[in-house]
Amino acid sequence: MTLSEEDYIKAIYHLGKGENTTVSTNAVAEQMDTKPSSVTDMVKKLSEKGLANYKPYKGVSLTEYGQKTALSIVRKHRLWEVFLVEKLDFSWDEVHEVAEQLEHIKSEKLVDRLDRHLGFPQVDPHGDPIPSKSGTFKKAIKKLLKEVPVGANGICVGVKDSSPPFLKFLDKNKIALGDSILVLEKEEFDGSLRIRIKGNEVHISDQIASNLYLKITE
Amino acid sequence: MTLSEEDYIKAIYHLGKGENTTVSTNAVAEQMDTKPSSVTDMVKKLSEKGLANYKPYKGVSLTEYGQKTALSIVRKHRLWEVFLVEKLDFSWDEVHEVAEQLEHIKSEKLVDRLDRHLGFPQVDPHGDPIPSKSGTFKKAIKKLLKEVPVGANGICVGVKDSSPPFLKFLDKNKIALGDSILVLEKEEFDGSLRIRIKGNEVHISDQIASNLYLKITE
DNA sequence: ACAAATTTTTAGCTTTGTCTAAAATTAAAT
DNA sequence: ATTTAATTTTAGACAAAGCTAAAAATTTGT
Repeated sequence: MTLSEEDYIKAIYHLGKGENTTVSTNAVAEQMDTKPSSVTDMVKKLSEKGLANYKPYKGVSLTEYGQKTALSIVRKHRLWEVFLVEKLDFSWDEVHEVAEQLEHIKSEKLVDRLDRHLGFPQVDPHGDPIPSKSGTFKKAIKKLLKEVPVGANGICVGVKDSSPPFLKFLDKNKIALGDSILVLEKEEFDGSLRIRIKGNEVHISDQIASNLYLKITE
Repeated sequence: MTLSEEDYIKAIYHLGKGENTTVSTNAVAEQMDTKPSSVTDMVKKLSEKGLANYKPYKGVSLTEYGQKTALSIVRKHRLWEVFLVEKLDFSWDEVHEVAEQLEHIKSEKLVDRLDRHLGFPQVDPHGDPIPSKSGTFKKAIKKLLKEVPVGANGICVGVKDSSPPFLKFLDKNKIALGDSILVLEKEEFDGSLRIRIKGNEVHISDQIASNLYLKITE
């Protein structure tokens, strides 16, 4: 499997949002920053190799085998992202480019050992789940902190209100994108929350909880 | 710089044994497991790019720039080898293939952080020195343990006598290839040594010391 | 339903890195 | 020193992956 083939498999996988959806040639071309004619050539090849289902003019989807391949690449990508953040102190927003390269390294032993070295992490620094060796994983969804049930934990991935005062508030309370948050308790009366973040327990008002997105895996 | 170019640079570097020696087209072809005609094509390209000096029929050598490039690749290769052995518990003889892939990952930050994560190691698991970021390093030489001066340390890289009794002896005394050995004291009288290996102090007879190769950096 | 717009494919060309076979150069041998 | 042997280069071809421009199929608008 060439590097380029792997990139196409991944693109088709991501465009199909993990479901086995048929995606258009144009969509793949845009995602890959290449031309539709190049995509046609490549999906023909993937199809011949049994990785994709392709009908001219009808788009492309992954076969079972293609799906497995995609999951293996995603697994590697996300494990390397964890490595970069946890072991090499990269920040969560600078790991993607490097992981994009590392995901192509071919060594099953390396991946297994890396997984173990990292303590078998369930999610990457962006809150996205890491497929198991056999390719299973829980889907992640993005929710307002307010909607996250007590006991669940997730990773802070975005804000609804991006006004300076709100961002400043987050900064002051040391809440940053990429932080892992565990919901400890919900106060029925005013909708405020008690959460654990970076080892500290913090109180969060309903208003804040309504403007912070977490990614959680169910 | 493409992957293939990097491989050629590295081959020329290694054939020249780190010295800036001119090497033959045939030698490069053999090392790279490719054909001489392919080598000719590539060294022309490297020459145009300022990485190599090439005169038809006269062989090829690296320019200053080519040398720096080679050292940067060697540095990455050896740091990854240390990582695989120290952090992922690979054995010293199975790291080469994987490091061969990892050495091509492009990210200066990654290499620097990896170096730090590993505690700025001086040698790889085979006892070969790791070039610094600026490309300097001490040469390694292979010596019989017997010849290693007191106070020096090196890595066990081979045996002179490979008879079963000798190998069995090493095994029993938990001396294995890849082990780091520090020479603590030399007994003038019988030529026996006191060494430190894997945290333990061990006594080694002259006969053993005459049949064990260490790689040391001076 | 049919013309227009959009999407997708085909055909042909380019680059990179490789190969084979033949020609050219250098080295070796008598 | 001249022939033979070995090495190296050139010329021409090929596969992978991409591109452009033109043709074909599909979708859309009325």
